[in-house]
Amino acid sequence: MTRSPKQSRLSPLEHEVMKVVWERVEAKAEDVQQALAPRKKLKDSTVRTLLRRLEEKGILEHRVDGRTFIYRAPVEPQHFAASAIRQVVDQFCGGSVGNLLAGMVNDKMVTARELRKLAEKIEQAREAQQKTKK
Amino acid sequence: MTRSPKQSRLSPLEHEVMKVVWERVEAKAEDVQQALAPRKKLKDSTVRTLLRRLEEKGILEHRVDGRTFIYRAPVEPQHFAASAIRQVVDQFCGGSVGNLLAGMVNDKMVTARELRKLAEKIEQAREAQQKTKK
DNA sequence: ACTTGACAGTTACAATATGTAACACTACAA
DNA sequence: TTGTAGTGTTACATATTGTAACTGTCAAGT
Repeated sequence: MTRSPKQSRLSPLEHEVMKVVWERVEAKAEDVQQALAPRKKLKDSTVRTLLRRLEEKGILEHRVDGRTFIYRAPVEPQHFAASAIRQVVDQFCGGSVGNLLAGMVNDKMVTARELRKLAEKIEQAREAQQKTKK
Repeated sequence: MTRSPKQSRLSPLEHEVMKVVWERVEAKAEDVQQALAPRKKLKDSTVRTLLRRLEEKGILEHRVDGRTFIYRAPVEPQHFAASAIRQVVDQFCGGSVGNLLAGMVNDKMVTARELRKLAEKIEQAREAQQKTKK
């Protein structure tokens, strides 16, 4: 079973950090600091605290290279997103993915047509994958 | 344009309250208190504070009946959910709804097949609606 | 071997956000 | 006119977040 994050409520700043890590797959404190630098000037100690907290929450993990910590996210952003979505669905849509989708269409996040197209594409991709795998 | 909530980060307890209001469309403090009672014993003043805060955040609004405040959520839960989803999509899926859906399938929230079915159903519903409206 | 710099660990602290509620005020009903 | 139901105001402890200084350690250069 794919491990899912326990504590998925990230604070805004934590989000920023995660985005950096995800986008470059692996990152050390300095990378994060620099990536954030344009918008937020943070001391390295600050960044490392953030990183550590994220790791405590199980959202990041690190390996050691020499004496540098290299962080990476054990869960893909999509997976992470999905788990966030699940919460939303449970909490607002009576657990029904259908309701959610309907809501999204209502809200003009996607048109009904696009949605169907996407769904079809995904289904096809799945099927192809199945074949290969078997 | 449909109004969307500014501050969509609800605390767990606030969620509970919202669920009550949504599920019964309109609710006064006492209703909420009673609905929550089985799990959480809260003083009425506590509940009213919650309600007021929610209103400050623009997630609830009230009308007055006699001297009782009747709260209701100006936005449907689905709409609210959609806006939460939008955030998730932006933050984790590079703004792509497709990525999100793929992630959901990956995560087994829905099978690809179900997803397509749902999408089709929604599209059909839309079309029917269009016709009626015009 | 000694000094330094780079990096991690520990600890701190202010600002918010949350959960929880007492207390004060007001208008209606008896 | 006095309870009382219902609101408004204010408070406060805890948890979360943003931010960082300080401390320790090891490896590299001299």
